[in-house]
Amino acid sequence: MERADAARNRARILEAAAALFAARPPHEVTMDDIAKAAGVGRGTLYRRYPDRASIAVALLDEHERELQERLLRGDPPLGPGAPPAERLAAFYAAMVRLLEDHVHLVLGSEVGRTRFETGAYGFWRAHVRSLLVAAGTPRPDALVDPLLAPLAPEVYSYQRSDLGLTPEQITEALTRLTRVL
Amino acid sequence: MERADAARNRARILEAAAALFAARPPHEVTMDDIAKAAGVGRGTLYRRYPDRASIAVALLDEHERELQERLLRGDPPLGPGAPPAERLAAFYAAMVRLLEDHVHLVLGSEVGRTRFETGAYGFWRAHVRSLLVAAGTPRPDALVDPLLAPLAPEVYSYQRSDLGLTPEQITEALTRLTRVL
DNA sequence: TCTCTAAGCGGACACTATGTCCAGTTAACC
DNA sequence: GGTTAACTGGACATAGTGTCCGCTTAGAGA
Repeated sequence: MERADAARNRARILEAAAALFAARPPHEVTMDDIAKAAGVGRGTLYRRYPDRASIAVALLDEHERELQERLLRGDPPLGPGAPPAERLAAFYAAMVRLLEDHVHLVLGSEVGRTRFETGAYGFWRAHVRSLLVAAGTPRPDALVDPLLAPLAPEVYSYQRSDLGLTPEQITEALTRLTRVL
Repeated sequence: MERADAARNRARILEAAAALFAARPPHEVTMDDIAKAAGVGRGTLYRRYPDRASIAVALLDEHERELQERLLRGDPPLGPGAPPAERLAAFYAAMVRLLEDHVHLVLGSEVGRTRFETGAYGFWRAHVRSLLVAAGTPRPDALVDPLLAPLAPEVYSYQRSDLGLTPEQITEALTRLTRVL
């Protein structure tokens, strides 16, 4: 079990990191910045979090778990009970909301390839795959990742910030993707 | 116009970089490696290419331009003449081939967000958008990037290397995406 | 309350990569 | 052959990473 000072420092680190990630692009936040802002030494920081990504993951964890819970046991159309295409659309809408609220964190935790290595991606993948199977889609395995690709944080932030699209417009477009089921 | 020694060094740099990118993941190739392998100094390297990405772009350029030419003026279904959905499928197939041959270069040139800043992305985007318009798809702007997202090099290499999918399986899945038109 | 010890702490250090700079070199035009 | 502007390459300054280790302290047991 965790010592009191350790717990205090963990909280400080997460709080400081959240503030920094909110203030500027995550790749511009250094481990040193976080340590300084949290008032702890480098060694203390590295003891728990070997890199920026693991801190962002820790910060995201709570929100992602809540959504995962709703996918598994929540009300339809997000949870079980609705037709697969509707559930997929609801999933897209929920992910857009998650991205809207926390893109900076997702960008911090998933840089390029690492996206696929996070536990969360595995969960989203399994969920969408099960929807494809439920819809009777043939050869679902090659279709899952293309359907998840538009949810990459880089794509979302490009559509939002560079193109100026609204979350609603993005959700609507993703809903049209569910036609492939 | 370029001096003879400058041209010789440019050729050396590109050749050396191509070999290094083929041999290991691009982010493990340092500018120093490239300079050493090409037998030139750091200053010479940086004079022309400010970073890894610009070298990879230069190496890719030729292949991408050829595909762009075929999209604009080639035979259908890739070029003009075929129905939009078929042209999109042909585009997907061509991009899969391009990725299959040069993922390592695309991975080198496009890290996360920078993907959207390259000239090539703008071209692919304009092309797919025009197909959506030709198909009479309403509000095409929000749909373009989701349709291009599966072609991100990270997604492709995940499907190929981690999932073990074949280029044919990937192409087939992308073809099914054209149903949204 | 005191002692003991293992967990925790934090800053110094070594290392790696980046990007710049400038004194010397050389191609190419006259 | 002389002149000049472009080119060269390595030294340097900078910045970030990750590790290491002597010191500190929380908290359990006597």
